[in-house]
Amino acid sequence: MVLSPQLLNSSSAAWTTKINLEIRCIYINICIVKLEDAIKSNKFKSETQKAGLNVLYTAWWLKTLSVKELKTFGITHEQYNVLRILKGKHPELMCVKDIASRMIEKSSNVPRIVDRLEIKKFIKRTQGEIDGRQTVVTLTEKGIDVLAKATIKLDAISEKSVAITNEDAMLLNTLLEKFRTKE
Amino acid sequence: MVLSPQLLNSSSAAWTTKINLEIRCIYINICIVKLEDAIKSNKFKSETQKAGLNVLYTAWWLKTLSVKELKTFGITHEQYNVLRILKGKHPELMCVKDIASRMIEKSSNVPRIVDRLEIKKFIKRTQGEIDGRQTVVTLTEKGIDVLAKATIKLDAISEKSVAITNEDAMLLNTLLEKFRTKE
DNA sequence: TTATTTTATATGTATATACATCTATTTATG
DNA sequence: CATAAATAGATGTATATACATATAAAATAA
Repeated sequence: MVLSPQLLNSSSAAWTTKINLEIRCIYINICIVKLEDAIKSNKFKSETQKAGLNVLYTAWWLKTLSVKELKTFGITHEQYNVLRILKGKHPELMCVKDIASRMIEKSSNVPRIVDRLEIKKFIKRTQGEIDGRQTVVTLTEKGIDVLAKATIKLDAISEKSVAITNEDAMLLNTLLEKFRTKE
Repeated sequence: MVLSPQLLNSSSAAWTTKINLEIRCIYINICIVKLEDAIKSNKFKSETQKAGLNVLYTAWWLKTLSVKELKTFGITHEQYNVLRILKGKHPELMCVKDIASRMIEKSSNVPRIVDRLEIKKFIKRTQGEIDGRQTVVTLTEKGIDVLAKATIKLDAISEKSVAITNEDAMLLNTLLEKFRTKE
């Protein structure tokens, strides 16, 4: 829409509506801020209920940011998490259970995530020597490489998109822990 | 494990270890508090990075609580969300796109969630009269009923499990909005 | 030592996410 | 009006979640 002199001098109601829509559009493109706007609702039972929805929405928002980046590396969010966990112990071997206990989403099906990482040659998997029930996993050079590159990209995205200060982040961490704690 | 007098009088290292494990177990059952314990990691690049992981973990924790409850009603978390959204406009009809725009997870595949709700007779679906492309949806009596019962149960769970005060919840909401906003 | 129980992992199923593509309408344009 | 473009939703695919069940190895008990 072009703001021609004729249009700017006009005073019709239709014109006003058009301008408002335009402003709203710019606002959405820069940053969706309010939960109310994100889920088109402002009827919350309590601040606590709203906080719950806000946590869920923020998690989705954050996950979506990284999913888009990781796609360029051919890995999913969960596959990235497993690579990151393996890196923490590298070059030590880790068993599947150990990886699972470090996952953010505890219900993740680690054996199958490991399946896919093995197909892409990002990890190597062997049967445990000490405990024959275990499957032990370690990063390959290719895995270390893709993890490093993806991590640089994700850090940049986080730097660009997450605007919170260090003090606010500390406070947020405290509040999230309070949120999860009864008594 | 029974704390017999003999055991209490014992001073072996093995005994000490056993008691520690027991205490740890009780602690986990009551409340997993710290992110460091939940994901067995305390190496964070920054408070902001930790906050990101903390948001993701808290969202998983919260979702898991409700998923367990909703299972007793035969619905999933996402199906519940669609029912809740429909309730907000009831008895008005809502089209699929309208529902999608109110979902917390924007990448939800609403047509397929609606499929499953229709099979269970919780919603009724018809083709739009004004716009033939639209599929319009409304709650059935059965849907209203299951939503009401599930909501009561979820509110009780939230009351029991989420310990944050009203003031802290308000602050948390502000911080999450800050987290999502770049300038 | 053998049988039982537990543990580590794999596998199966229903549903969801994330996204691409297809189809039927509707709206816009020549 | 006819054709092109846009829109709403359906459908397909790979991967994930959430959970149940199966299998094999290890630990424990009888």
